[in-house]
Amino acid sequence: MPTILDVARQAGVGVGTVSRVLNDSPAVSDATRSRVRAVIEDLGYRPSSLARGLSRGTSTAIGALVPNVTQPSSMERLRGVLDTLAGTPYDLTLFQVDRAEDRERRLQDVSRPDRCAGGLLVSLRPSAEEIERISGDEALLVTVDGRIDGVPGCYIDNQTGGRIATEHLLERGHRRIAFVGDIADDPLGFGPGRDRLAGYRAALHEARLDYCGEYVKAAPHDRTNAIALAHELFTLEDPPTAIVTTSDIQALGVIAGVRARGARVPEDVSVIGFDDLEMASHFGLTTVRQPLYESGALGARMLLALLEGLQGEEVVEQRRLALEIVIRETTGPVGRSVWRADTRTR
Amino acid sequence: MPTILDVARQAGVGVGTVSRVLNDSPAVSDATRSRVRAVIEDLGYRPSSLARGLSRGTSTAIGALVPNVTQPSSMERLRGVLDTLAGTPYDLTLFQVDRAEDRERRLQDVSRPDRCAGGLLVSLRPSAEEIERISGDEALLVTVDGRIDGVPGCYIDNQTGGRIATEHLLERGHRRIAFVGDIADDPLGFGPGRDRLAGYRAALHEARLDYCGEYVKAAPHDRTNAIALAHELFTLEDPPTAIVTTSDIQALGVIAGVRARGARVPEDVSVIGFDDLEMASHFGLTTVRQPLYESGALGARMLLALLEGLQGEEVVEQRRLALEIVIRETTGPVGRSVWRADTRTR
DNA sequence: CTGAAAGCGCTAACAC
DNA sequence: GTGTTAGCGCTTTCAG
Repeated sequence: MPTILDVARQAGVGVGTVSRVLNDSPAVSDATRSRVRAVIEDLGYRPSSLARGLSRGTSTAIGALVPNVTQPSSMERLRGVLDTLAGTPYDLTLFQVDRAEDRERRLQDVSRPDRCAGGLLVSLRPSAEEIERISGDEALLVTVDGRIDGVPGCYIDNQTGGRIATEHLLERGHRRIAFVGDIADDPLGFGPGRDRLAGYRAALHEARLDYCGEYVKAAPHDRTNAIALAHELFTLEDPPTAIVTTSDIQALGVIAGVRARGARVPEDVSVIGFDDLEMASHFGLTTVRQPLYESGALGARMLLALLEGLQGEEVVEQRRLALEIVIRETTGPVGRSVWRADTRTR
Repeated sequence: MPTILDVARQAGVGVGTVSRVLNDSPAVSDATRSRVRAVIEDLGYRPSSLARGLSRGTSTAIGALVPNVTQPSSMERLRGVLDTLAGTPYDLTLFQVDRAEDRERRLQDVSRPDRCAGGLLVSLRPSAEEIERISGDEALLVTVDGRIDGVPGCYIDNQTGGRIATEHLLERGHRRIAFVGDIADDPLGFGPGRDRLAGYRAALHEARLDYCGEYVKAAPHDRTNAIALAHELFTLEDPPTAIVTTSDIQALGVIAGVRARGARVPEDVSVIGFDDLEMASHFGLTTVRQPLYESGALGARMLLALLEGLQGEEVVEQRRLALEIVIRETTGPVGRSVWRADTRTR
């Protein structure tokens, strides 16, 4: 592999000049520049990112900390990141953060300039203190789907999300509305699920409906669990006529559970999802859409801006992304619930 | 951030000694070793991967070239890679290879020691010549789901896969068996779809059945397209009673298409998938299982071995992973096809 | 505008 | 066993 020295020699200039050409320094005559360029082309020279990194003091990688890499919603976000990074000199390094132990170490990794030029915190919400402690404040971090004090990034208003979903059901006359959430949320109880639950409660409250603990279920995010929760809900004295869920995956599971009991969706039970994954449209699922791909793309752009802005500036911006309800075929007006009595005989 | 020099000074030794401790060289006295370790711990020192890389001449990243990052099967493979890499000093860098133009550039990237220590070619099958031309032979490459001359890795026998699926249907008495494939395969017509089609044809041939071109459809891999193909198949003079597909996603799409026409699965039409994604079990889909997660894990282990083996050795092993049919509820014996006449009146 | 030279932090060869 | 030193390939002063 040719080095910068080879290029310099061949072009009859010093390495400094080649470096300037490489970095688009204006302080090079056009003649020299094109001569050097020709040699670069000729030799097929590409600067060593390792050497460049060491010299500049920072890696050329952008690290993404992602929990549940396997989840479709995360992937969709990553796709946004990948597409945005495609034209830049940055590579995407993936850090899986499945267990709590990983988090601190990965946060360290991503904060070290020799490992990553910057980091994307995807659907992760460490406390501002934790970040301060682990990353110091020189690390360039941006959240994707998360809001952390002092950290720029984008997020959604999960409480509003829960509210939108619930209100949609309320408007269709439902009064017995259940909530199926995700227990895998932050051990501390922070997390999207908690906020969406709050939105659900707020909506109920405004509709002058009592909050009923029995209507609120949660389990690790997974179709199978969702099916089980649906069954639980329908062994209640007064089963719900509508169900708010925390994700499309859950919603689809709940629907499967409902149907397994012989009930129809939406005639007997309405179900609403969250995310609007591609599959949601295929299944005609009513859901609260959040901009997944866009969140990744935006986060990457913000980080890029920070990186360009040479270590900082005060572009510490937190942007809220809009939520939007997508009404399809799994929600409808509350029915006569003929079904209810039937299932109870079971 | 402390450097190796800080550690050396504080421990009262030379940098060489610290380096030896760092790299577990046996040529260090226990006393010195523990003293150095203590200082390292004390200072919270972590070697710069950039400096180490430059000095050693190779990056600490492993690059994965992945087409369709967004596809569940790819993600499942990556999860295997990620889990395997978790305990090692290697990071995973993701390269998206969606368009053909990307491929050459990404192959170059991953072959440069300053970018990646090694590369994983996921579901990609460049020719041996292309690899030779672009990567030279010093690059450490391993395939995951692919078979390339001279490149170690793991693969599945797609032809057998197509055959297994078809024979399963044949055994259940089906004679009019269609094939729904993926057109997004390699422009050159190499790719899993082609091989599976060959397996399908071979199975038909052995059963002394004529191959019928009308029964073979293909479209870009996507649920919507699969639905459309299903409709195409059922506007034929003699619609099939069973359908072999190239993936679970397609199979589910085909099933949706079939049901949309008022036919039942498996009573009227049997459908078989490929992959055995998590969702397959949820939908009771009969499918040909391929070890997705394992392929990634194995590929990563092979690459790691190559990396350990200090640049090479002749461990150029290609391992075939076993396929297995998973029989669930979307395939059954050929029926009386009551439905056939019905739909035709449509 | 351009060349020379001093690092960036680490590894590895070479002495002692 | 351990210290010293010469790179690894690039960026960035500092002269000129």
